[in-house]
Amino acid sequence: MDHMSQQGRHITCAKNQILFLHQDQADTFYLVVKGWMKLFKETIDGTQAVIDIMPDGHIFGESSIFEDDIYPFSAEAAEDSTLISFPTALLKQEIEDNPNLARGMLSAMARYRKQQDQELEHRTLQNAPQRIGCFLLRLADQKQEGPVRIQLPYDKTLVAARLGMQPETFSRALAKLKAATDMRIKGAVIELDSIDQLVDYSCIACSSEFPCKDIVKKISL
Amino acid sequence: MDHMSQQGRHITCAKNQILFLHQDQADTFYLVVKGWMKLFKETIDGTQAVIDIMPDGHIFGESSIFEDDIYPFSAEAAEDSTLISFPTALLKQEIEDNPNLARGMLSAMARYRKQQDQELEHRTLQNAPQRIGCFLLRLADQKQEGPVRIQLPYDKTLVAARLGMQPETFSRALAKLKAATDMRIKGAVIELDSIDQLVDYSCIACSSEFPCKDIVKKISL
DNA sequence: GAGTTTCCTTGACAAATGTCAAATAACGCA
DNA sequence: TGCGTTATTTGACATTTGTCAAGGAAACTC
Repeated sequence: MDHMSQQGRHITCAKNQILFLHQDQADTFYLVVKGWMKLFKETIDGTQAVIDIMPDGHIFGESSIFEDDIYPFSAEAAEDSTLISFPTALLKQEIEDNPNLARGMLSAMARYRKQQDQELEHRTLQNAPQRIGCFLLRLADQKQEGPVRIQLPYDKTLVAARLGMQPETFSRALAKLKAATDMRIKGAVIELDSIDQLVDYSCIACSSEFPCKDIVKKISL
Repeated sequence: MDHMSQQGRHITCAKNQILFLHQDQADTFYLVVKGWMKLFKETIDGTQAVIDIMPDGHIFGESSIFEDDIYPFSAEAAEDSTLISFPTALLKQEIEDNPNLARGMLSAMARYRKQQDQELEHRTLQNAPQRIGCFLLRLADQKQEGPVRIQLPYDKTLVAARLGMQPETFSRALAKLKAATDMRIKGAVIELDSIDQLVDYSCIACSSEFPCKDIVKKISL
């Protein structure tokens, strides 16, 4: 880490600015410091599939080094963001030199893989309101008793895309969720007397026990 | 590989036999030699989400070693199958001792991750008939010109589950695909004059160029 | 080859989600 | 504050997928 951080360069990325495109030559990977980066792929007609939305403390674009040095998705700033960029060559070298790093990355990769499996499961088993509930639960402190306040991290339109649904569907599904769990919605803020109702509503269509164990942790600097 | 194969044990698994369950203690991982293993998760009410269906030459259950020694899914034989089981402890040790293996696994993991991303994209962008078309294309020899013969590798019911749809939907979607591409269907065998029509039909809703580059290769013994 | 089981298909209908258009609300900027 | 832009919601409707029930086809057993 120490070694690499010297080679890192700070970058700012304005909202909606595209950092790189799917299939671009990949000689750089990134750490999000502030903001949100949308990773997505799109078809010829412009329809997008959001792969993930990376929060601060997370790395992306590094997986390109294992295959063909080509980015497997496009990246765009969902908010004004700051990043640190690193040359992939450096990471490649470091993985060669430092077996610990390789092992660490293996763990991280395995964790990410589980999360993706979870994602796919949710697409299969949860309907739109349940997926939203699940998304909210993952934002909240899952140990907290009593009243909870959850702030949507980015645009509802983007949350919708992140969950693989249309904005209209999101809007209606959120209303349905609200009716089912007596949550209070004020713009991007959602308040609950307790998360239990949300758990009952969403986690019934999930294979895992409630305190979700697959949440990928941030890299702290 | 040489080192490990001495510790491997042959196992047979009859169709529908469960090899292990989600959350079981994981001290073994497996290589498929013959048949198909269904990896899935299920909710309390028994609804299943198929994560993947592993063909021969592929490994599963190894990812448990990176976290908590617990299987992240259940495994069941989709056909009478033979496997080789290995102690995970051995793999753990080998990863410690052999940086090359760690790097190899990193590549494999990265490849798998891309495939999962692809999977999620397909769920988002492709409808049922297109997903089936895509599934068929991935079974076929993608370089072949002219007539193609594709054999479904397992039950249609299972293919449906693999693609995240109900058997009834699969049946109707396949009929729709047939109508759109003049394929001939005889039970589990599908014949085409050329794959071009299938490509036109399915790949239009995918972000990647046709000869799919993300197909994970088999481990040959 | 008859009976049994499992798989697959089809019909009728319900529910979920997407699409298009319009109205409303929220936000940023001059 | 007022204007223009963007985000969100809502209505009406189309399409897709799921559900339930039944029938037909294929495979397996004896």
